[in-house]
Amino acid sequence: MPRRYWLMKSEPDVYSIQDLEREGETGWEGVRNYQARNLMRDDMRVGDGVLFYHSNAKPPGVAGLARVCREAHPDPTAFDPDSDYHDPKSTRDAPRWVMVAVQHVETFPEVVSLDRLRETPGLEDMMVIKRGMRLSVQPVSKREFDTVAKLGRRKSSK
DNA sequence: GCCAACGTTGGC
DNA sequence: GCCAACGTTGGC
Repeated sequence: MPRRYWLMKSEPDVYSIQDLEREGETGWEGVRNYQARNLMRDDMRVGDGVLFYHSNAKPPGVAGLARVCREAHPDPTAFDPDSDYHDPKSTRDAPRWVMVAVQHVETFPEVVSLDRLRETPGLEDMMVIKRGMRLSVQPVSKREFDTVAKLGRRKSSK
C-alpha cells in the first residue's frame, strides 16, 4: 500500500506517460530545484503513488498513474558535462541532486485536464491548480489522489 | 543579507 | 510566442 502520494510533472515532448508505459520504469533525473529535491530525498518511499502530470501540453493535466520503485540516490546527469542537466557544483563526493525511479501503473484513457481539476469539488487545495505554482514534485493527499484516479478511469462526460 | 538582474517554468 | 510568477545568482 502506498504511504504517500505525489504529483510529478513531465513535459510529454520530453517524456510522456506513453513513454513510461513502453519502458515500464524510468529514472526521474534532472530535477534542479531544492524544494523538489528535498521532497524526493526526505519523503518519497518505494510504493508511494504518483499522479503523472503532463505540463506544457494541450491540455495540461494528469495523464496516468505511477509508483515510486526506487528511493533517492545521486543523479549522475549532474556530473556529466555533456548533459543538459550538468551542474558543476555537484560532485561525486558531494552530490547536490538526487533522483528517484518510478514505474508505470496505468495510462488514463483521457488526460484529466487542469481545467477539470479546477472544477472538481474536493481538489481546491491541490498545489497544481494554484497560480504561479512551478514546483515539479508536489505532495497530494490520499483523497486527492483517489479522486483524480477515479476521474481518469472514467470516460469524460463533458 | 539585501535586492536587482537574470533565467526558467508553464499556462494561455 | 507572450509574459507573469518564481527561484537563483552575484554585486555590494
